[in-house]
Amino acid sequence: MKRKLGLIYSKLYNAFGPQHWWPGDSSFEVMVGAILTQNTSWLNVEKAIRNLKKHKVLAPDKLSRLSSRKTAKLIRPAGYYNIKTARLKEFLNFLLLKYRSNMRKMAAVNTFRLRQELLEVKGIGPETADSILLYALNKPVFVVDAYTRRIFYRHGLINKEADYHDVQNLFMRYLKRDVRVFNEYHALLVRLGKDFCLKSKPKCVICPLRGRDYAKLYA
DNA sequence: GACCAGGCACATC
DNA sequence: GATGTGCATGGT
Repeated sequence: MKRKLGLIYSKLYNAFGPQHWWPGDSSFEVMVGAILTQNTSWLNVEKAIRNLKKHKVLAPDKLSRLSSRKTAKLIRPAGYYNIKTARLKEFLNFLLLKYRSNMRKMAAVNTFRLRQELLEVKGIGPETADSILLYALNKPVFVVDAYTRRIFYRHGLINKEADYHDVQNLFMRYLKRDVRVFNEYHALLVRLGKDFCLKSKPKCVICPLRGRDYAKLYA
């Protein structure tokens, strides 16, 4: 399995190149993006983040002071704007109370403990927590998402029942705990996942299937 | 006009 | 513990 994971990584990297994740100018921006992108296309999240920047409220203290109504209005393009406003507020509250909104202080905490803390915040589940740990705080944690599961299941590498942590353990057990690799690997899987729908793609990047057989794999 | 997107919490059985 | 449902916009 270790060899297989390495091989898939090489194939993805050779096919797509570096993905430069996570796009964002600050740790805080990445954290906000992680919450906003829940079940939402990144394109819509970008619009929401642009709004926050335009109104100069993309900072913990500013966003904390912004009313829910106003916050919801700004993040509207990202969808689920009421629920995400509440989730942002919960997260900001956590940031302020536990770390005085100091990212460095946060990054200094033991990864496992920090993960537990994040999961206790209402609105932050495993993927959002791990995205924050890996992409905002550079912690060696592998992020699993719907694409990862779908790709690995369809290539027969995991079974249908495998849950988030089963899949995460697979990567964490067999890969070197390297932030750069974890970062790139997940980004590449998302990239491949997005290619699913492109019927024009003649062949799979990570397996020998082509043409109709390839289309069937992703049907 | 249907279908989907880088989830999560909560209700119900 | 498993399964279903609400949340909402914008692109294809």
